[in-house]
Amino acid sequence: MGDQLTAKDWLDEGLKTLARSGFTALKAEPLAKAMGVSRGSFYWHFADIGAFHAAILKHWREVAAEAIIADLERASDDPLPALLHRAFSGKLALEKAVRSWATVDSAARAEVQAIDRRRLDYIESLLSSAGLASGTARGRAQILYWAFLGFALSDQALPQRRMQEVLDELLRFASK
Amino acid sequence: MGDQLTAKDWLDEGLKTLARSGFTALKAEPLAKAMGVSRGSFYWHFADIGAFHAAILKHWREVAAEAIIADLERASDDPLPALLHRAFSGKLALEKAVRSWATVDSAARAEVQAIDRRRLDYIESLLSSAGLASGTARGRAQILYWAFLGFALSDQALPQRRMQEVLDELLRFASK
DNA sequence: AGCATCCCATACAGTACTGTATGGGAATTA
DNA sequence: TAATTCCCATACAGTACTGTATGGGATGCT
Repeated sequence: MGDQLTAKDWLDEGLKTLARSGFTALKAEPLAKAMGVSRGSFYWHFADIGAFHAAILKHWREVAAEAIIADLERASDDPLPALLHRAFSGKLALEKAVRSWATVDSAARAEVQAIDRRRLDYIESLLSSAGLASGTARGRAQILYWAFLGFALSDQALPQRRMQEVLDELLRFASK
Repeated sequence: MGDQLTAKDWLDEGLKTLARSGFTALKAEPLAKAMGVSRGSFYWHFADIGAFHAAILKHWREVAAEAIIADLERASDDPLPALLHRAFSGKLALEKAVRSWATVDSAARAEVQAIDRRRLDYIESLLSSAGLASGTARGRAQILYWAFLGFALSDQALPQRRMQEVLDELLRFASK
């Protein structure tokens, strides 16, 4: 029961190599070799590479936004600091890879835009329910989310101390 | 004199297709076809594709940071608002393409990191000379630059009115 | 005019994929 | 047990590149 592969196995392996090697590595032959099988398995589970890519994007969406938001909502009664801390401390290789993919592929771009809107609306709702006027809530939510994206996509890891300073600045900007 | 090609012609065409179609389009044969010549020309001007990619990155660096900063320094006695306005209104397809490239290629990644440091130091110097303490200047410079990156890499164009609100928020955040 | 140099076309071999066709073993069901 | 379904290996043709080898036209120099 452990030797046969399922479509989910291919998708998991796909997300791993997407995070490690970028979207250019999402090809049937290298993936098959990495999993110890032949492309016969790949073309049984997926019609072609386009179908595999679409399935990868769908699989990513379920992880990228929904899980995190739902997790935060039930984990903390003060979601904004928890969200910032989590967003700015996570491993973001997958995020980077998908957004890089989105600059070339239109399907990936659509998926990224959908997730951007989802997250942005959520941040704005947090700021609004924290008491900010609707106009400033929208503007600052936009800036906060942009800052997260900039952090996620620039691969400079700040030292712990400076990161804490930046997070403090962000919280001050978000709350007052 | 207009029919023979020079290396700079290839680099200009390379930057154009990099902005339009991403780094995956930086290949000898399609570029040659787009320029109406054969790959014989390409392989005369460049040793191989790696050399061409390196030349493209070097050509980009001279445009991306140095020109803009020098331009701003002599164009305005109040550089920070001018910088923000310019940064958040420019055409950023090239920026996106190169950073996307950097997630896969290590040479592009090194170039991007160098430019990030260059721009970040410049923003921090602006905030410092505007009167902010060195600690907060560094933190806010980081946030401002992250916000720019997030804007540059997310392809949602804000309407004029909301963009102005966001820029006002950014200036307030940068100055107080 | 002769010669070298610059720039490019053409042709070839090699590489790394994609997609399909075919067959076969293993598990499931009848 | 027989048949079917599931999952995969192998083999083949096709595509889109890279890099090199060779030659040739145009231009400048002497």
